[in-house]
Amino acid sequence: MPAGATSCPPGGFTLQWNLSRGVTMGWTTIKQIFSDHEQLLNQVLEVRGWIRTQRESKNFAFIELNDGSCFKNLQVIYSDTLANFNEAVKYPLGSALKITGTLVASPAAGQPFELQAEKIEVIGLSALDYPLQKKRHSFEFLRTIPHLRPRTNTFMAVFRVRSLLAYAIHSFFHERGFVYVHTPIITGSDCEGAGQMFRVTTLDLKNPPRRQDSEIDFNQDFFGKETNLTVSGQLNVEGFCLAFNRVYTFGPTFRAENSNTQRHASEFWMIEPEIAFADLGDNMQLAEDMLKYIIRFILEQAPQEMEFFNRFINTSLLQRLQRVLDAKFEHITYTRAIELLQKADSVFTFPPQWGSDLQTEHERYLSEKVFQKPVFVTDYPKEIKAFYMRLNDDGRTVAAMDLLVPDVGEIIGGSQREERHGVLKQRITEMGLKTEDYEWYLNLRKFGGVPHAGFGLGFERSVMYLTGMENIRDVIPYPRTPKNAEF
RNA sequence: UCCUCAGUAGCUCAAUCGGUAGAGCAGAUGGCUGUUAACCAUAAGGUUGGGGGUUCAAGUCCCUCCUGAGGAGCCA
Repeated sequence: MPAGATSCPPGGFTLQWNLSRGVTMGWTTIKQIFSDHEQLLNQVLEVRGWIRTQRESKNFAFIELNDGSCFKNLQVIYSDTLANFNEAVKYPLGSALKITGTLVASPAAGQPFELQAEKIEVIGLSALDYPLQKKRHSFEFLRTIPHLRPRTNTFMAVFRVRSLLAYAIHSFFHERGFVYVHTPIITGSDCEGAGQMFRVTTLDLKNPPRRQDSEIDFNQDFFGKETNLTVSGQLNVEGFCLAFNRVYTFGPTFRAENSNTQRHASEFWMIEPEIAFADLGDNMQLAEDMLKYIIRFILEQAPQEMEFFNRFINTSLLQRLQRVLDAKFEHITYTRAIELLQKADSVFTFPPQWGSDLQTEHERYLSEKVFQKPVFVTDYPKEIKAFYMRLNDDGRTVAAMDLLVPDVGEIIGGSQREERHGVLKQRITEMGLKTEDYEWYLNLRKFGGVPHAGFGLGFERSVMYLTGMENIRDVIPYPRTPKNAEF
């Protein structure tokens, strides 16, 4: 739960941090004022930040200043005894100021203390057509100004949580001995599985070199072959898993699918852990531990932001997250899930049927109606899953798992990998793929292969789940979606 | 990519059956001694997304394109 109203918890920078780097910056952060206001009371301080809002009367005025160090604003009061009072009341919203004044107890309700300004200097004036106003803006409008929206409460909270969440993920894995592997962004193989890829080329698109048969001659391209942006680091990281035992990737991923939904972006980040000497059960335990760890981490490190989300974005957010922390995640096989869905009272647009993939409406029913908490669905028919997933003894299902969470849907997808050389080779052929494209991958089974497993976690979907934000475009600084790569 | 809805002042929205395009906020000017999205007053602010059509008359009806949102598929 959030600390008292006067604290500004971890997540911003501090003067101590500056001093430890041998830099005396000479001004005080708002974060520090909120945490040390009792000692700082009646002292003269300098602050630097941007005007969030300003209210003026005839002889005095208030500025709410935000310096990015913490979620809260500092109320600054100044009177017409200031030499530049008449100019100051006209400084537009968004202007950057350097203010010197005394920290005093506030006589009015709403804030325990305020800065009594003695000097207000402009560092950078804002123009009169500053798009952000003293009112609520729609997310759609703010998406048109992604370079300015981090100056709003919601987006300042979102992107601080996003930053902390990345830290939480590294922290979780490093505490458990995982090695962080940077798999390539540019990939030379198109064997990473389904998903349209973005071509990477230096060829002249207006006049590409042709072979005898008039096909484009990629031998003359930069890498001497066709290359694309990666859609997953999994296959690559498996090699490192069989050396380091516990590894993970965390980096950008690119999908050229023409997806227009709240949950899809063309460029997004993915976390892919891979563990050796492990089966599907170990894999699911890791996923559950990780999800709970990052929730706990964010609740502790960003209480003000989380309180804000709970008030203005989704009023059941904190309750929902607390329930996840308290719950033991549910486990259910695909076959059982189909049975449950077929017996359900709800009428589905697509009747559930063994052999077909679960529809969004089915997933929502399971996580939101039946269990009302995260649920792992396991052991899918082999035909609807990737070739590298381990074939179960029944010969018709594979050791796959999807984690479905209420409101967001599929947040994690993973599997135990097929470690048996012969079975894997046969699966590649069955799926209509060419074994020669997977020689190096098959080699991992030839040279000391062991049972191993892993999963992929959509980073943005995690941010959405933790903040209650409903559109992926609002948790990415500069989102890329079909027909949108501005800025 | 498919389905549905939407696009009117800088922003958020209104405009009845097709009949002179309005309000709040922001911005401007003036007022106000403790404000919290401050408040009060005044003036200003428009090629109704682009193009074409029907009509005496189109923000409104038709066609088309563009853009956005929601849903579906694909997935993370």
